[in-house]
Amino acid sequence: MATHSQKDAYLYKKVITIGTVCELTGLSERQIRYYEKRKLIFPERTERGNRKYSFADVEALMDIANKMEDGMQTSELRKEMQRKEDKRYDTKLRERMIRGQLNAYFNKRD
Amino acid sequence: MATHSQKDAYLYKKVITIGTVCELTGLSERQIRYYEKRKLIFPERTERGNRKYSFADVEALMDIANKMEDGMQTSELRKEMQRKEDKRYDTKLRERMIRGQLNAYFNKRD
DNA sequence: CGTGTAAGGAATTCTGACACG
DNA sequence: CGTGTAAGGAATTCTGACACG
Repeated sequence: MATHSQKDAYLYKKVITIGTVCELTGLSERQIRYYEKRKLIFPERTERGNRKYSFADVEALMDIANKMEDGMQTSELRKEMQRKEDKRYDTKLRERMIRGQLNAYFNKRD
Repeated sequence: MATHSQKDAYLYKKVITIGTVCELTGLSERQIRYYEKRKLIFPERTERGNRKYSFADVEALMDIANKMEDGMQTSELRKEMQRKEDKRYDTKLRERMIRGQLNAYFNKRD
């Protein structure tokens, strides 16, 4: 993942088991697995198949929990996520284009 | 623990099970439990008794592993740790005394 | 739609001990 | 001293399903 810096190393490392995530978030295993099925979180798996979560996942789950309490549905949350991803992609693309323009102007290579 | 700042939150949070620590450090469960008995690391426990480690613990274990490879004994490692703790304490004490002197001079309260 | 639960199996972790050295 | 291992039990996690709504 080239999406985050070195400093965030521990934020994205998937090392937490589902039981601990339950304690951290107050959610049930059932809920956590369901949000995964609805593509709101993406834990990794051990060889055997046990889920492993990152602190970023825990933060995401707390956000999800709040919005679910407010009556939002998983499908809406999914769309919201998708929009944010699209925006991130747009920004990156725009930056790339500007860089390209500059390099062309100055006759450089990237 | 007032020993570390808010930014370190994820570094000191005890959320990792021993199996994951094994993968992260390359050490065996036996070794990790032994270093605990020798007071080199201090995992927390779940209600049931399962050990939980922090990323800081993992870093410490990697350091321990290196020094054990170099032939150092756990007793020496323990002393080394103790010395560092003492030094930290000295520093804090000195800071406190200086602050006290200044406050006295300016007739303030802390 | 979102979540609870009982079911059964497989992997995880724990402790205390024997072993070698 | 530091670490491997077999032993037996208890808790963890997994999946698919029935349930309610």
